[in-house]
Amino acid sequence: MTDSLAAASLATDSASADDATPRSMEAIATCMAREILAGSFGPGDSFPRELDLCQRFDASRNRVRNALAQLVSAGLLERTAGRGTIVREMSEWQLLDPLMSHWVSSLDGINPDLMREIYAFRLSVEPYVSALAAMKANAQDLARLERAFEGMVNSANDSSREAHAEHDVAFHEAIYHATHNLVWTQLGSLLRPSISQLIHSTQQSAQQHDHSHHRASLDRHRAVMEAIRLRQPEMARTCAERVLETAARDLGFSPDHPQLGHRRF
Amino acid sequence: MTDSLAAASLATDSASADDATPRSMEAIATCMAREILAGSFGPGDSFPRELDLCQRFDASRNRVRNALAQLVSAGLLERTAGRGTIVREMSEWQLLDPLMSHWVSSLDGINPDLMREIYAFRLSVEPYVSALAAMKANAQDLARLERAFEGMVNSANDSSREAHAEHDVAFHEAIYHATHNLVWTQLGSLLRPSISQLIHSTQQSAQQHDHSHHRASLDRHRAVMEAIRLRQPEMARTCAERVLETAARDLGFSPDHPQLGHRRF
DNA sequence: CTTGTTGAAATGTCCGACATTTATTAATGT
DNA sequence: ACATTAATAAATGTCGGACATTTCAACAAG
Repeated sequence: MTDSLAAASLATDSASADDATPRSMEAIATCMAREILAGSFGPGDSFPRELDLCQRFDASRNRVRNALAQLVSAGLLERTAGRGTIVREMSEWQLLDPLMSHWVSSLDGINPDLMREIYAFRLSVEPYVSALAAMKANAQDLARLERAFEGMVNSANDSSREAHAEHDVAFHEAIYHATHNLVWTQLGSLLRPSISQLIHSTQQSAQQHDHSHHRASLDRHRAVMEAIRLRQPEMARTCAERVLETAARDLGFSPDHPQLGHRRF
Repeated sequence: MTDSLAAASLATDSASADDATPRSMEAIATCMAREILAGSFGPGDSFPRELDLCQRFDASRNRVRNALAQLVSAGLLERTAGRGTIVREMSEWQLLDPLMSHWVSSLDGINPDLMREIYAFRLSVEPYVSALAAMKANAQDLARLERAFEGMVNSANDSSREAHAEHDVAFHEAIYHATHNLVWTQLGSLLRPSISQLIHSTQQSAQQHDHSHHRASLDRHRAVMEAIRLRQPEMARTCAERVLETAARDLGFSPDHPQLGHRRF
């Protein structure tokens, strides 16, 4: 795959009408990261040169270089003096880098393969984390869970999807937090954008206006919360599996991941 | 905690005799990261100014700024124009950032609290990953595991600790890889330095010259490998727990983490 | 055919100046 | 005397240009 099409979209000096040329360094980095995450470049493709990017974003070389440095630290790009900048293959992308996590959030046309990998990871990890939470959660953790859940219930009556998604994300993050381990908690924060995106995708799926379907979703979340409250790890695990599986079914990509979730061991 | 002592060690313009002043940008970043990871700064303490660091490392402001940018992206520092640079509290540190992972590897006097958190995470995650591996591993994965294990066995006869540690790390990494999920694999890579450090710490612990103890360790590793080969997730889980628990006991910080590992659910 | 040289092109580095934000201090008005 | 405002200092952020270094390709000499 040559860089022709990608270069065409990145190197064009005519700013697109809807999206003014990004000004801040972060905005430039996000813009470039999008191009790569969306799959505009193949592995090994050469990335536009610094000076071209300066022209494209109307920014100084310093800004562009700082932005590029972020993509490098996330494993998206590889730069070597004299040769230039090339796009690394997906297996080298640091999916757990906070930057990457941030970029994924602001992108809908994300690479499907990438999304599957992240989802498969969640599918395997979240039930287990729920079980851990059932063993470790204290009253404060339960309060946080309950607050998030109440938010979901209340925003269900209103038709405000945004608020509902917000509380849904908070609910999942609270589970990770309840493990009382720094690394698990941070993993939850890192996964937050992809959780958010999955929720939004699910919302856009057809059945959202189906009230019974929505109430069933709430019930599943409540079941997880109750299991954690009652210190029943296995129950929490099973209920969390159910939440995730349903979300997956709404999106259509569940059946080809039979690896886990169902078997008890 | 004031920054007096920390500033004293970082701002001193007399380079220490054993460690020549770092030249490359990465070396400067590593040096500064060490100071923070070792606990020389308290949360909220102010970090030396750019110009002071330039003098300390005999580097241009550009180099220092790039190095500082790395610490910022890892969550160690927070910089705001006009106010200066301050050290963030440990809960904000991005433990899963590849940079952080790299810094941890080159540091022995690491903050004990931090090491406990990371170890507790491994203690909870690695048995589960082993179970996943037992479900997903193919012949190639088994070959990699076997190669690493053979390396451990062979280097056991020689008294070459270094080679043994190398293969031990490879063994653990192969387990993560065998899940056939990008995120799990990357998590394994990220944990690699802390795994390596734990192994080295264990080796320095007294019983290393005890041959029977050493052979028992090999047997535990072999048991994990066999369980994965025979597609027995629960067995793999149990055996992996045993490996980790033993390592922990050798180091002395096992008993106060009763949260997981023992309970079956 | 191999080897060495030259040159272009890209990224890496340094420097100096200025912009911007923030906190402190001084000045001023009521 | 106190509160508000203005000036100042100090830190990080940004810019532009020059130069250094690395890499690759073309080319000439042996």
